[in-house]
Amino acid sequence: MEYRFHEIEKKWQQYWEDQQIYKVEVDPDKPKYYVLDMFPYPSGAGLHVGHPLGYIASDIFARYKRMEGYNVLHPMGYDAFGLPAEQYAIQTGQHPATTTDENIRRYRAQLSQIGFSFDWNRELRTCDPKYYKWTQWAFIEMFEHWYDNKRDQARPIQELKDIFAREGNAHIDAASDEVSLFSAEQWNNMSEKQQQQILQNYRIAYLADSMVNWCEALGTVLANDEVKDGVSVRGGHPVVQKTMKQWSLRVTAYADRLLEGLEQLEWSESLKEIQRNWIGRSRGAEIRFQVQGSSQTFDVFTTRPDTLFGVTFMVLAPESELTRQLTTSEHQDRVEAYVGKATSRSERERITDTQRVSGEFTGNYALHPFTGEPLPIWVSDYVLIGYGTGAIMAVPAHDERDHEFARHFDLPIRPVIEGGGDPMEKAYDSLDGKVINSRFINGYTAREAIPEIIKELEKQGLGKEKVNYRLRDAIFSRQRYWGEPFPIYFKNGMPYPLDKSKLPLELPEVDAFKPTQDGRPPLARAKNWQTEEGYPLEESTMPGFAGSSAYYLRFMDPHNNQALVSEQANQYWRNVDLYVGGIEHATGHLIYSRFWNKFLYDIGWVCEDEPFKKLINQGMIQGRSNFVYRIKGTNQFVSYNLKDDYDVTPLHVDVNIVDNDVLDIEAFRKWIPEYQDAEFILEDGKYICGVGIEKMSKSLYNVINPDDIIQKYGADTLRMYEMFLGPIDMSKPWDTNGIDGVYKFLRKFWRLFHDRQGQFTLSDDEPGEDEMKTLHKTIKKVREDLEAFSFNTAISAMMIAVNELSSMGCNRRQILMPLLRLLTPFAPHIGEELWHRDGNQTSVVDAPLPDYQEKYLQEETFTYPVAFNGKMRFKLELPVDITEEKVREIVLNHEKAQKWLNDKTPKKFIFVPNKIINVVV
RNA sequence: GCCCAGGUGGCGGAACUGGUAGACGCGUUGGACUUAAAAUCCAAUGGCCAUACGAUGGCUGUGCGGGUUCAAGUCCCGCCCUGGGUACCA
Repeated sequence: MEYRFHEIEKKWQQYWEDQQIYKVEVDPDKPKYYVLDMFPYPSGAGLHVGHPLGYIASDIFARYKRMEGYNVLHPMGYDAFGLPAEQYAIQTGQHPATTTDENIRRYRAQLSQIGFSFDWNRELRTCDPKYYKWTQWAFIEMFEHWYDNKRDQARPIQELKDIFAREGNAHIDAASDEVSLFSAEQWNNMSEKQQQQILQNYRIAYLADSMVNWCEALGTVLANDEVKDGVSVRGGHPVVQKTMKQWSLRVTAYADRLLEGLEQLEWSESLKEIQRNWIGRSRGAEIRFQVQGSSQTFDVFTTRPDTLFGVTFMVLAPESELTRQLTTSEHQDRVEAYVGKATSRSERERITDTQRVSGEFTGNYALHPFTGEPLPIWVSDYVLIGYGTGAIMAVPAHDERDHEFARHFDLPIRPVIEGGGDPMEKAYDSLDGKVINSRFINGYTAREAIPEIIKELEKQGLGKEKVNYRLRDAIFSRQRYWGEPFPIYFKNGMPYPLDKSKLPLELPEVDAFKPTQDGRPPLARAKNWQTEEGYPLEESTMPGFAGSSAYYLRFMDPHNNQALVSEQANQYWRNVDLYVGGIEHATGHLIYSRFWNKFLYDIGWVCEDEPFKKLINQGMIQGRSNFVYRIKGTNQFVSYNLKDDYDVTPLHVDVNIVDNDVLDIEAFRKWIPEYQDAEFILEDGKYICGVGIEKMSKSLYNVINPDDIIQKYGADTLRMYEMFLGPIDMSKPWDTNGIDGVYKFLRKFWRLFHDRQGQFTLSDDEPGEDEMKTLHKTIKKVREDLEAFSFNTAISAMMIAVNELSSMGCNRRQILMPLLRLLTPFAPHIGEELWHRDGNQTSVVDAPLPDYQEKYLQEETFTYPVAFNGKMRFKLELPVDITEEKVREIVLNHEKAQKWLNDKTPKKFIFVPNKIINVVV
């Protein structure tokens, strides 16, 4: 019987489901291993061949760990809230829940065909109220906690209230917004509303006026990671900066821990680097400047306090409150005009326009903290409101941007570090030069001067050491429908959390999914969107990353209605041992879920500080596009190698009607009506298409659907071919042409177990030495490659084994059955079929992975390459335990050596045992 | 601009701590089997050159230019290119 993959795959998928083979439970007798994929957003387009790449890799690893005796948790679910379903709903009126549900069903069907070892009992979707109950729950917890910098931990807000009532806020060191000092007495005399207002400054989930990214086209604000190059990541719509009252999560409180936690993680260096840059920790000083003729002061942040004596002017961000306060009346009109222009520009315009220097003098001066020299205060858009204090001290001699600004407005440039060239020409930013013209820090190098001047600033109360982060708090409100409602109501204008017993607060029905006439979010359309007592509920919903921030915890205990995860389940599964997903989540999901997890850790709900111990980024599968070349102004197409003789337009052609770059002309004529009468100029009777590597996309006609591949070759072939394509973490183009190789391999493998008549036959004869050697070296290699996630080379090794065993005519049970177990993680269907054909009654999924024995790998001889002056000339088989003297004698007297020795005595003889022999002449 | 990856045949990709470059697979060419096709199997396959033919020999070759070494795809220096991150972050 031949290899009938359709039959086999269907049969065993059914068996696995019927027998609940992949169902897992907490089992204290077994070590746990948690393998997780980044769960997909179920889009309307379904899966293409690039999506399962990571799932296949993680599935192979999960199966491998299971065969090694681990209790493996390997779940799958859906990140089901999101913009595409809602945009579609706005266009069609179709409820996003309906389209989402349809898409999920399609995903599930596609995934099921590939033969994953998912425990579908644990399937979850973020839009399910039973799930988002816990998203809302976590939000309330964040609302009810503040961050204590002294303990480096989130603590209940009630504690903070107690402290305020006892001693005011003077001794609190919290991650908070700027709060003025108050005493216990003042606190106790405040109204409820005033107290609530103060507490907002401390809460980890807080409502505040903040500068947000407003996207008009999507009708919502976006977080920093959802904006790139000044446009929204989803949809590419323009984004502007705007001040709005919005919910935020105080991610910055955890900046240091997010940074330091990276050290212990097994993530790729580049991913860690992206997170480090995103967090952007920099150490420097905060320095206080006094405004001339006023008692007012303001702070600036600088990483170069050593250049303090080189300050010649100050610059404020246009959006800064200080700009308004410090502008003198004579300069009011001009500054206002400038600020108006700067702030109305979109982010995109601002970015594309970074070269042009612009600014305005406020008319006011600040005093140098040490010299008392008056320094003009300017306003310019090169200073950002979001970083540091929104104000800088400008040192044009040693900062490129300040230099450009000074040159443009003809402001003085005063060098204080030795070693640069002409200070008028170029800013010199090295830390190695000697400090000059700087009083008490003269003579130090710039690097040494930094702690010295900070010491002095602190002594005189003029400033202090300061660590600054680029990371911003996460804006958590979206003015959209298809997301989690906030469990928040408003009383007297202040937000209060719903009682947890009221959760989940379910998404209400609305008559349309767009904003109201007066610009309020879609939830404002809901009838009775208020509490039982009649207090209005929050109208925004949560962003996409809300639901994905703790889903890995929910998978541990997905049906628990009492808690996000039970203590028992959490203690057992702990955290994710292996996480597989795309690098595009580096600054979003992977920051937020680490933050979320650390918060839950602080409040004692989870037992691990980091959620994802090891992480593998799978590369993108690119599309391999084919092109035809139409001669301009005709309906004539010319084959690839002849196209240069004509004036042609390259056109994408559906890769599904091209085989090995040869166009199926009949299919092409039928493909699009306008090509019906197309004519062709052929080469060798064929039409050869051009090739290009692009991203896989419908519009480029290069999408390969896994369903089609499975239909033609089977799931095992698809799984193996995706892995065989190359290392998992590299991007590579999909080219269906190569798939024959692994398909042939599986058939060849199958044939080893069958005789000529197709009868399953294995022999119990003792295997020969060469057979044992093939088996054991393959086990060794595949095991090493599994650990190293080098699945492409593991597959090559098994191909080599099958080639060798085929030519030996091996059909020994002792060889083939271990080899089968080795193959099973990669190709589980064929594994299960042959396992059962051999008479086993239980699933191969729990069969142990074979071990190799060193004794079969030992060699008695080694074939040495013999090189002369580093060039390999001939090979020589020698015993492995031979001495150098003996080798020397044999080599130098070898007849083939004479030609290279040329009667000369060798200068040097190099012998590296079991590696190489090199003779230097 | 800065930071991080990476550049190896016609293609996807191998090559452990420097030690036979091109494993494995695709494609291509030739052959066997077949009435034929499919399937299967065998052989060749980086480039260039020489040669009497065969299982012959040489030169050259891992983005480019230098260097270290008995030996460099691998290490060092200086460039170029591709991909990703970031974008006035003080």
